[in-house]
Amino acid sequence: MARGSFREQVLKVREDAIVSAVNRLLAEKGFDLMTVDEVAADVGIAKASLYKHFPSKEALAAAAMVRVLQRTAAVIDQQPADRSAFEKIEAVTRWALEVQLAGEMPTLPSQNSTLRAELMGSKAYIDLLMQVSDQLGAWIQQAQADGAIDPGLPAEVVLYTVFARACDPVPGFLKAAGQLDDKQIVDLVLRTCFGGLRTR
Amino acid sequence: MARGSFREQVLKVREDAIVSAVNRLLAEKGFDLMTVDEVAADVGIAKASLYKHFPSKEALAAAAMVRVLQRTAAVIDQQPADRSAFEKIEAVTRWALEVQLAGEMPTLPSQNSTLRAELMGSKAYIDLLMQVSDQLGAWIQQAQADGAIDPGLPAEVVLYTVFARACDPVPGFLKAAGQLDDKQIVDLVLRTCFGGLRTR
DNA sequence: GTCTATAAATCGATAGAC
DNA sequence: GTCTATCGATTTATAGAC
Repeated sequence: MARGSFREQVLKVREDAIVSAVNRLLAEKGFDLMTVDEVAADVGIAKASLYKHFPSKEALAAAAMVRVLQRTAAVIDQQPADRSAFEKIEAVTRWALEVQLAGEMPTLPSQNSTLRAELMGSKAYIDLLMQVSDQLGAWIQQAQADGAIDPGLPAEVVLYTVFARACDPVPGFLKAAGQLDDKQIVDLVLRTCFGGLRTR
Repeated sequence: MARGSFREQVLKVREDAIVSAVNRLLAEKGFDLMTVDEVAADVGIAKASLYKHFPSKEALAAAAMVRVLQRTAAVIDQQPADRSAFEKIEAVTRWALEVQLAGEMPTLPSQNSTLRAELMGSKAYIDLLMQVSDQLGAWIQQAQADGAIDPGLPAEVVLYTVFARACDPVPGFLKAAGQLDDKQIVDLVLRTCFGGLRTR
C-alpha cells in the first residue's frame, strides 16, 4: 500500500498543523470562543484556505476530538500487560489529567446541537469512542471482579467518572490557586477520584 | 425601614423574572449560546427594556450567579445543628446535584475573560462566594478533625471538589443514558465523590 | 420604562482572481 | 490550493418616539 505522493504528504502535514492549532485553541478557550479566523492566523494561512481542508468549524472540532481519541487509544494500547486492570485505568486517568493540566485537552460544550450532530455523524469519531469505551469498560469489569473497584457501582458510572477527569475543572482551579505543583495536583485529584473524600 | 414603594416592588418582581429566565437559559445552553434576545422573549419584554434593568449580558449572568449563591448560602444556613460537619457537607453537595439534575444550575465558562472581570468586580458576588467558601471550609476542617474526611487532603482540594459537583457532567450523561432515575444518579455520584471508585 | 428600529461589530462561509 | 475581498446572518447594544 502506497504512502501517498509527496503532494499528499505535504497536505497531511498541513492538516496536522491545523488540527494542532484547533486542539490548542479548544483547550484554551473552548468551541464557542474559538474563531476560525484565529485558527487560520495561528496556522499562518488564509481562512479561505482552511475551508479547502475542512468544510466547517464543527468539522475542525471533530478532527481535534478524533486526534485526542486516537492518542487515548494509543495510551490504552501501550499499557504493560503485567499491570492489573485497576492500575491500567488509573494510569490512563493520570495521563488524561496531565494532558488537561498542560492545557492540551480539547473540550467541547455538550449543549451545542449542531456540534453534537457533526460528531455523531463522524464514523471515525464514533468508532474511536466505542473502541476506547469498550477497552476501558472491559478493564472496569475486570477491576470489579478483582475487588479493586467497588462492584456496587454500575460500570457505566465508573466509565463516565473516569471520562469526566478529562474536563474536570478542579485541576485548573488548584493550579490557579498556585499552592501546588502539577504533580501534586494530579496525585491529589487521582486520590479523590479513586479514594474518595471520606477517610478510609 | 421601608419595603420600598409599590413601583419599586413591581420593578423587583420584574427583575426576579428576568433573573429566573437567565438562570434557566444559562443552565440549558450556557453563557455563550444564550442570547439577550432569548432572555427578552422569555420574559416577554423588549430587549431595550432589558437593558434598562441590566447594563450588559455579563451583568445578567452575574445576577443569576448571585442568586444561586444566595440560595446556596440559605441551604447552608438551614442545616440542622445536630448534624455532623460531614453530614452537612454531604447534604449541601446533594442539594447542588439535585438542582443541577433538574436543569436549574447556571453554569459559566471559566475561560471567558470579560465575564470573569464582571464577576470579580461584583461585590455581591465576591462577598457571597467568600461567605459560602468560609462556611464550607470550616465544616471541612471540622470533618477532618472528626476523622470523617481524609485529613491528608488539603482543605482546598476538598472545597473545590465539592464545588465542582455543581457543574459535573456525569449526572447529565447518566440521565441521558436513561438507565437510572434522578435519585439513583444523585446517590451514585455522591457515593463516588465521597467514597471513591476503589473498593473500601 | 416600554416599544420599534437600527447601529456597530463579529463571525462563519464563499466568490473569484491567480 | 492559496490569496484578497466580501457576503449574509447573528448578536450585543443603543437611539429615539411614546
